[in-house]
Amino acid sequence: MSAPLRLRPTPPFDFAATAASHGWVALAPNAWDAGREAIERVHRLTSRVILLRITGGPDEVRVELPGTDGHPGPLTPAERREVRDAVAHMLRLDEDLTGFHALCREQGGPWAVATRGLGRLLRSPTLFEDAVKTILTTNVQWGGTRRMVRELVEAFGEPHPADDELRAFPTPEAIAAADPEAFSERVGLGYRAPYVHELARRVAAGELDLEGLAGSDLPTPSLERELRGIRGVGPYAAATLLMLIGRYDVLPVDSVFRSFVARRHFGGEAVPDAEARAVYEPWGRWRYLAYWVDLTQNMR
DNA sequence: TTCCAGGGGTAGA
DNA sequence: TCTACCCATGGA
Repeated sequence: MSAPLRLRPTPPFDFAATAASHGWVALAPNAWDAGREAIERVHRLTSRVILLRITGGPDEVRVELPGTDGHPGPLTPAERREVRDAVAHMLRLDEDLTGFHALCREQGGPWAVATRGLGRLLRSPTLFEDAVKTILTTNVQWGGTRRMVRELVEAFGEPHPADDELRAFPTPEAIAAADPEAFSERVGLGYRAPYVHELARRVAAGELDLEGLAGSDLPTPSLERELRGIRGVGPYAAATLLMLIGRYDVLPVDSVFRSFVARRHFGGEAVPDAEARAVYEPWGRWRYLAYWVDLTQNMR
């Protein structure tokens, strides 16, 4: 096993809370190793597929590369940089949530918990992976999302050189290489299959620069418009993708949001979406994080 | 068997 | 902009 990589998060940081933040850790090719309290991920570098084991505490994140039958050999300096960049992106190590935590401190009470490092919601190394996964959360229960992502990874992900069972998240090219009908037959995505295939095709063809979008400084409404241009991405999915990009001003109004807000803030009575949204209006650009902290602290 | 999920596309107003 | 209606799939 190569020497572990060590990364320094911007405090406050809570590794376990970040890993468990919104279910993404349970979607292939990620997995939670409860015994080690580690995120395991089959990860595709530019040149090869490796296995990552990510652990962490308040001051440090460690990335180990568990060996499998001699793989991986030592990483090149460029590969070590790739790993660091990917993990830092996934855990949002550099993200500045000072403004959000200041508001939580002001609110006090149960919100004060968040100042200990809540708000870093786990994401994927690429917006392509996050966009596919987000489309696969729509109009389906969580178990269905997990199944669909797993099938996609098993069918189209590049295998680890020493273990065919370990597969990385598929590249846009790998998905686009299958014709749409064959793609639909190989993975049970239902009516979402054409959306995922078209997204992969556009990204592979260079028609859609998703990663550029993720790093752009466009105002949120423009960014939202661009995301809504992806077939399969509606209001909920766009809000989710904005969150994954690091924009928290738009709320993901879905069945979870509606039932939670009704239960927590309206005594269980269903209310119009506008009224439900208004609950988090005071949080301004931090609405999404406020909703998510409220939800995760009051799941019951 | 029926219902519906971490909704979205489309047509028609 | 808003409203019906349809959409594949599998778990509850």
